[in-house]
Amino acid sequence: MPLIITNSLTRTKEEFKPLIDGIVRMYVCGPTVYGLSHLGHAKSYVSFDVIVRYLRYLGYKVTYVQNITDVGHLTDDADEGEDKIAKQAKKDKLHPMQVVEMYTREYFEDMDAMNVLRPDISPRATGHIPEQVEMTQQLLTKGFAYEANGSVYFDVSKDKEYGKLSGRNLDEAESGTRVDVKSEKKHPADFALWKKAEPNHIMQWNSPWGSGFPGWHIECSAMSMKYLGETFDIHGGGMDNQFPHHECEIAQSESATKKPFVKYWMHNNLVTVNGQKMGKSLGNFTTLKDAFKKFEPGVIRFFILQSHYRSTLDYSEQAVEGASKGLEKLRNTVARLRTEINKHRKGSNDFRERLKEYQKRFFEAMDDDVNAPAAIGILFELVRETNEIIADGQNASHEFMSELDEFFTTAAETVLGIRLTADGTSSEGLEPKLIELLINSRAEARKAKQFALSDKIRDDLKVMGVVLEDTKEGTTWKKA
RNA sequence: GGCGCCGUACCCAAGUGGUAAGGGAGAGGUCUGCAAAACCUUUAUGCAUCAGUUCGAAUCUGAUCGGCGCCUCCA
Repeated sequence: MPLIITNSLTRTKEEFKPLIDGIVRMYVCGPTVYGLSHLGHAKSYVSFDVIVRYLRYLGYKVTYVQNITDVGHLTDDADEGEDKIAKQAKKDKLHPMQVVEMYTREYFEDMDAMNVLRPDISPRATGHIPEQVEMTQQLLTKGFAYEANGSVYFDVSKDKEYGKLSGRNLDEAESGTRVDVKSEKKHPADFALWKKAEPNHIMQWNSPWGSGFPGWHIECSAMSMKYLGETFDIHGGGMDNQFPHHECEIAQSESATKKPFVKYWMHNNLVTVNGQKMGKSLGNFTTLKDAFKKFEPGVIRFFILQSHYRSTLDYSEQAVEGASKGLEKLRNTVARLRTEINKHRKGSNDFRERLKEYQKRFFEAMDDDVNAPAAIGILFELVRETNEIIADGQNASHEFMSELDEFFTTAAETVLGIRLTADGTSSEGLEPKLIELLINSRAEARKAKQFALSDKIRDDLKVMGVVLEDTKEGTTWKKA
C-alpha cells in the first residue's frame, strides 16, 4: 500500500513519491518567537511530527528542517508597522535577541514535553541574512524585483504563476483588498524582500540597498533551499500561512531558480474555540504552559491526534478531559498486557490472524493521508479485544501476547509518539519505595479489618496527589 | 466583494457511493469492607434542510439555512 497525501498545490490526494528514492527532504514553517506557544502551534507541530515519524517508520531517510523566525515580521499590514519582536522587547525592556532566545527555549521545552522530535536543523532567520540578501540580489538581477527608496519589492506582475497555490488572481485581489496602495509599490500585491530600516530600528543589517532587514517571506525560501536544495519534497505549515506566505515563497523561489520549488505542499488545519480560530489577535488562545498545568503534555498530544491534521479541532476542557480518559484506558490495557506476558502462560495463537487484520487496518489508515484519528480508533478496537483476551484468556500464548505488546509499542510510541507510560511516574528513587511501604501497611490494616486506619492512609496519600487503586492482583498507585 | 472549508449523538471526532469507527459523558452489570479505579454490555433507522441522480447517498449534483478560514501578522 502506497502512502497517499493531500497536496495543497493540486488540491488532490496523491501518491507520495520523493524526488530521490528513499530520501525525503522536508521543511515546515516554524514559530515566530516573541511569545509563548499555544494549542494552535501544538496542532501544527504535533501533526508534522507524526508525518515525520511515519515517513521514518516507512524507511525513508528524512531531513527535517524547521526555521525559527527571530526577525522581520511586522505587526501591521502592507509591509508597514512595527517589528513584533522589537515591540515585545520594548515592552519587556529587553534586547530583541533576549526575547528571541527566551521564547526559543520555551518553544523547545513545550515541544519536548509533548514528545515532538526536534527538527534535524533549526535555522534562524538572523543567522541567514547573507543568504537572504543574496537571493534578493538575484531576483533584482533577473528582473523580478525592484528597488524603491532603500527597500526591495518582488514584482508580482513578472510572475505568471503567482496565485497558483492559493487559487486567486491578481485582479480580484486588487479590487477586493483592504490594504491601501502604498506609493512605493508598483502593485498592491507586491511584497517586500528587503525593508529599509529607520535609524531607531534595533534589528538592522547592512545591504547593497542600505541598512535594513529582510521581508517576511524571504527567510523560508533562503533557508529551505540552503539546506534542502532548490527543489525538495514536502513543505508544510498552517493553513493560515497558505496565503500570502507560501504563495510568496513559491513566487520568489521559482523566479530565482527557474525550477519547481516544492513537490508536495501540506497544510494543517487550525484549532478553534467554540468554532472560532484560536489565535493571538482574538486573544482566545490557551498557552501550552497553561494547558500543561491541567493536563499532562502527552494528553494534549493525544487530544490533537484524535482529529485529522487537515480538519479543525474544537478545543474545550471537556474535550481534552475526554482525551485524557481515553489515553488512560489505552495505557491501562498495555500495562496489564505487559504484566500478563511475564506470567508465561501457555496457549494457542488463534488470535494471530485477527491481530494481523488490526495491523493491516492501522497502517492502511496511516497510508491514507496520515489518518491518525482513524488509526487510533482501530487501536481502541484492539484495546477492547485485548482486555477480553486478558480477562478470560487461558488460551492466548506468550508469543501472541508479546506480538500484541510489540504492535502497541510500534503503533502508539514509534509512529504516533504516544507514550504508553504516564509522564512523571518513575520506579527510581526513594519515593516509590515509601509509597510501597504505605501500601503494605494499609494492606495489613485491611487484613486486620482496621478500616479507619486503612482509609486514612488512602485519603492522606490522595491529598498528596497519590491515588491508590485496588485490583485483584493487589494495590497499585499513580499520581493524579 | 474574491477564493476556500465545514455542518455526523450531550461533548470531541473518523467515515467521501454499499447500508453510521473510536474516545468521553450517561445507563446497566462484574469486582469490592467501603470508595475509587478497572473491565464488560448498551446508547444516531440516521449524518443541517429540501429536491435530484442511482438498485443503493452521510458520501455525487443543485438549491436553501447556519458556522468558519484566508484576502492584515498568525501554526
